[in-house]
Amino acid sequence: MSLPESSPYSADSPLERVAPEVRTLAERVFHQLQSDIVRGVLAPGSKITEPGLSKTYGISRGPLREAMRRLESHRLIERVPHVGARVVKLSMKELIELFDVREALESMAARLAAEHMSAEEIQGLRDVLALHEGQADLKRGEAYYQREGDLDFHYRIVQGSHNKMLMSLLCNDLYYLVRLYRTQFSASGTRPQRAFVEHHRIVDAIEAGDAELAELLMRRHVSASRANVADRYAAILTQQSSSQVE
Amino acid sequence: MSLPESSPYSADSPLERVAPEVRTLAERVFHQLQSDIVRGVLAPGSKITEPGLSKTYGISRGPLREAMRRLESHRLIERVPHVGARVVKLSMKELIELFDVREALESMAARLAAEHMSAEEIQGLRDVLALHEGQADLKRGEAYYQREGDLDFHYRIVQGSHNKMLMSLLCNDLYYLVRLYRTQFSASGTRPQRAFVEHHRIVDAIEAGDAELAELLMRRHVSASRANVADRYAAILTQQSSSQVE
DNA sequence: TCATGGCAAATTGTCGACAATTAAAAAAGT
DNA sequence: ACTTTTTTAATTGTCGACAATTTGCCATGA
Repeated sequence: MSLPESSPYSADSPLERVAPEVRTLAERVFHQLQSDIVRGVLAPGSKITEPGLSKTYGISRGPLREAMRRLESHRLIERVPHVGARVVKLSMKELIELFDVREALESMAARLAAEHMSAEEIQGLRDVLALHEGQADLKRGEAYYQREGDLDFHYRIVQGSHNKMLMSLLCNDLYYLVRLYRTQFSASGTRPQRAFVEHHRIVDAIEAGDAELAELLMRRHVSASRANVADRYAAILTQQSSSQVE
Repeated sequence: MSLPESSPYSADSPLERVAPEVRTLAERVFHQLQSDIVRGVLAPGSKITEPGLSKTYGISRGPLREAMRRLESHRLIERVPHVGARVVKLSMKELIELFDVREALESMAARLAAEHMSAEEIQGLRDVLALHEGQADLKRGEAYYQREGDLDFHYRIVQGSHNKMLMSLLCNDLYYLVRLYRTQFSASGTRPQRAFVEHHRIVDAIEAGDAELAELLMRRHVSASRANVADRYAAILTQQSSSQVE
């Protein structure tokens, strides 16, 4: 009878499948805002005002404030009492800090995954990698990071840790931030291919049940990713300062 | 021109100094509720209703909902749409998961602390330990964990990491949960004394700038703490099931 | 010209009322 | 006596209006 009124979340995107809670208006506008921020529709650092959003999304300020409060706890916006809210804008230092935390948590996730993942889950991981292999754009070294592919891989490993606290921290609190900046600082040069190889090595270690190796490889993998992002960030900074006159 | 976001932190209670933002009603009731949950005034698992709290705290449901949403994001209550909210109640598995995450994050914090802590900060750490040494109850092996003392030590090390993301995760997201269960599963036997010794060793490593050792020792320290809590939890469970008739 | 003070517009914080949904209690049927 | 249906009470979700606070503007003065 009552079909769930429109599920505006395309199931094709692997990240959206975690978020089917469309029971209330506040939930819906939360996911909408989250998507808009991550996709860059709302630019980092831009100020967002309650009456403005209330009008654009066609809802009252009540649910909107609830959505904004959730966005704040997920670190996607920053609020100051009686002043207002603006979309988060990570400095290079903060971005590196984020990767440092990821390194600690994801290496732990890889270790636990090697210990706890079932055969089906490991097969799912293999499928993800096989899917990536078939994508032509990987060879051109462009889009591996720009799609959900990379995060989907990390997602599955975190899920495989079977540690709910870890899953919550990484998938709910940190990955949207990562995703937000992944668009800007996508991998360059030979990094995508190397990342792809590293993914394979990690799965090998997990399949072999070698927890220590999986942890080590994941730590290196995230660390390399951080170095790459740091380089890109620095490059963009110098590029901006050189063309500052314009 | 842009001043860093003012640090109006009253230094009286070591934990409360992070939370004096009493600008709005919602903030105030949030801290009140947080305190009530952590201190056990609101029992774990008990259902909390909006009209009820609205009455007891003498405010309308608007700010209250905002406070509850914040509590939810801090994992202190769990909400189900259209149904209600109840105070979180960690299973033994979840409690162990929490300690596993702590182990990963705090060992990282110790490493960073050994690399970045200033002489003043290290002196502050020493002062904390000296303060603990003077407390008579430590020798009786009772209250070390039950006070803010232990967490204050960990707090300072996390602060010493100079990683804001890490500080936010540990101090805002996880420590209130830890504090909630610390009351129930306080350390027993010789654990307090040993924990005290471990704290000293960690500070020694930090002072020596030995990041690797600091990381290792902190990992062991949290791990030992987890084992202790697990034992206590199991003991309480068997005790409960034996006197189940009553 | 610049600093200082007050003024006004906009934005955020708070409230009470109404609508939608859920859970439990009562009633009916087998 | 038990299950199913209906009703009813309570709780949550949403809304619009009002109060409190901030910020930018403008006038006034040195």
